[in-house]
Amino acid sequence: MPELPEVETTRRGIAPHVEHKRITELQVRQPRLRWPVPEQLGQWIQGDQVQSVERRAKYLLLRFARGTLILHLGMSGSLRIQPAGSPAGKHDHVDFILESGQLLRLTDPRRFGAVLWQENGTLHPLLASLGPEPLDNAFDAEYLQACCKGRKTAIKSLIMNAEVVVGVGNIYANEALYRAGINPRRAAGRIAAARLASLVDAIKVVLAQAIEQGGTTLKDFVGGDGKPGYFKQELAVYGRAGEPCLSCGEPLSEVKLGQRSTVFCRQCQR
DNA sequence: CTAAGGACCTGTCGGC
DNA sequence: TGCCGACAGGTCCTTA
Repeated sequence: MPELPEVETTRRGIAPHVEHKRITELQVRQPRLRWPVPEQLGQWIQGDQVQSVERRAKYLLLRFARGTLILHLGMSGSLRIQPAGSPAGKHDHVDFILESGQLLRLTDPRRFGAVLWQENGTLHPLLASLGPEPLDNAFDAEYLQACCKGRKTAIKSLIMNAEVVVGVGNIYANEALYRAGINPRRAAGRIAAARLASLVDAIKVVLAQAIEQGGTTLKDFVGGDGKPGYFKQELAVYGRAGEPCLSCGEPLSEVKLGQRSTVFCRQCQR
């Protein structure tokens, strides 16, 4: 589920149910996620109020008086608000029971997600070397040009590197490169400045649009019925290998790049 | 330092 | 129907 738009959608969905609410109890059924859930987490947050729900990159940050709860959804994670006492399924690993009579439940079949803690006054290593937010003004043409200078790595790998810019996952990397007319395998250092500028624009447009559409998915997602998916979204290339390019009609090509499926149009992307 | 590959884990889907 | 391999929205860590 979680590319940045889904994480932001999740944030918006849970925030009204969680902010300014006290955590009365923590239930960890499966502590073995990407990293172990800290054993003392319950002591640190029980009885304390969530002050705010923020997002940095694909991390959700729940601010408490003494520190920050860091949540990551990995490849298959989701967060839902449910009535307290709802029976837990096989992959419902962690419950945050709220004073409101609801609970915030982390479900994650593949367990690539994470539940971590950052004490006030410290910076968690995972958050230490993140690049700018893609929708932030700090992510602009000049910045991306500087990142690309002298780099031989494929442009797609570069924009998926969180030290360069956060939140660009496989789907939207494919989509943004298509929009910008850039071949995903092109060496980052060998792309003209003007084309990198349009790539910056494409990334912003694609993500902003997806966040807007995520709003539609939101109710299902958080409400707990429907599977979150991209069925509502207009993806030009992702998942369309072999189908005609929407612009020129040429069948879209697929290659592996850094183990990730990469779909593009040989005609339109150079 | 950069770049590429493996690793983590489960579920699903297509082919035989 | 059953089994097996390939693949899936992420990203850290190791290796070259």
